[in-house]
Amino acid sequence: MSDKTLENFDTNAFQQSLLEWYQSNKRDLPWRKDQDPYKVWVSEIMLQQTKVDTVIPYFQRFITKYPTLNDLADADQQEVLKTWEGLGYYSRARNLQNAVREVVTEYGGEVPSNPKELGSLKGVGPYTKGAILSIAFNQPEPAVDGNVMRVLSRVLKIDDDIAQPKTKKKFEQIVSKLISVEDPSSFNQGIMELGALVCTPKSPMCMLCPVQEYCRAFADGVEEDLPNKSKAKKQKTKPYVALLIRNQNDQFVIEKRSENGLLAYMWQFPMVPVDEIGLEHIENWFQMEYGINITLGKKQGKLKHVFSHIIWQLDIYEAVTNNILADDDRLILVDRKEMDQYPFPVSHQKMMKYFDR
DNA sequence: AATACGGGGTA
DNA sequence: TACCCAGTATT
Repeated sequence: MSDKTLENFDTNAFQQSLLEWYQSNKRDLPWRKDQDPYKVWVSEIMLQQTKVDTVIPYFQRFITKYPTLNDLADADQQEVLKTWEGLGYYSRARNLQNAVREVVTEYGGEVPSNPKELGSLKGVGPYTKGAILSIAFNQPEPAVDGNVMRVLSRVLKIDDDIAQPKTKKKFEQIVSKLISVEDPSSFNQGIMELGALVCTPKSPMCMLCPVQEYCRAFADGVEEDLPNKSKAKKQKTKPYVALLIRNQNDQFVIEKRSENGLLAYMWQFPMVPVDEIGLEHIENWFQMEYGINITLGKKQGKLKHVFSHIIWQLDIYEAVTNNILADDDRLILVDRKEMDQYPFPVSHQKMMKYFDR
C-alpha cells in the first residue's frame, strides 16, 4: 500500500502507550479469564453489535450450559436459541452451532488457527477471524470493528465514511502495519477498550487518553467531528394484529417462524398483516392460511417494536378456537406452563403479560 | 455497494 | 428522536 497515512507517525510510541494503558485499565471480563479459543469465539460472536454489559450475563449462562465446543455441538438447536433468547441477531447462534459442528467433523474438534479455515466458518467474518487469531492464537492479524475505526479515524484524522465497506478494508490495511507483533492480542483489545472507555462516540475523554499526544484530530480540535459516518435511512412501520388464541382446554396457539429471514426458527403468537388483510377479514384469512377456525375477541393492547430495519406496530387481540389439535405444521397448542420452553423474540415475550393475570 | 438482520442503552 | 454497539450474510 502506497498510502501516506502513517508517514511521520510514531508507530512504536503509539503501541507502547496503548499497551501500557491497556495493561492497567482493562476490564475484568469473563472471557478474559483464559485464552480458550472456543470461549474467545463465543464471546466475539455475542459481542457483534452488542454492548459488553449486555453480553456478560449471556456469556456466563452460555458457557455454564455449554462449557466446551463439543457440548455446543451436541446441543439441541431450539435449546441453544432459548439460551440466546433476548440477545438478538439469532442467526449468530445458529451459525455458531453449525460452525462448531463443522470444527468437530472437519478439524477434529480443534478451532483452526489459520485465517483461511477459520474465516470459512459460518458467522466468522473478517473482524471475528482477526479477533480469534490475535486473542486466542497471538497472531498479528487486524480485528477492525466500530471502535477501531472510530479511534483510528481520530488518531490518524481520516474522514472516509466508515459506513462504507472499502473504508473498513482501508483500516485493516492500516492496522496490519500498526499492530504490535510482540503482543497483538493486547493491541487489538487495547484499541477496542480505548474506544469503549475513553475514545467514545460522543464527548470523548481526551484528557484521559493515553495516545492524546499522537492524535491528529485532537491536535486540530476536530475529534468530535470524526468519524465520518453516513446516516442509515429510517425504518418503515409494518402493522400487524397479533393473536392470543386460546382453546377450551386453556391452551394457546403458538407458531414457529420460517427458517428464513427475520427471527428465523423463533416462536411467536400468530400475526396478521392488517395492511394487507384488513381487520374484518382476519377470521377468514386465518382459516384459509392455517386451516383453523378462530373467533376474534377484544383488543387487549398494543405494542411497538423497533428493529434496525423495520418497526412492528402490533395490535394485540384475544381470540378463541374450538380446535384441540393444531392442523398446520407451523402451529402447536401449548399450556401456559410449557410456553417457557420455546424461544420467543422480545416483542412476543412482552405480549405474555396480557394473559399473565 | 446496499440491505437484512435484534435489542438495549444513551443524550 | 437519533445514534451507537467487539459485524456477517446475502444480494
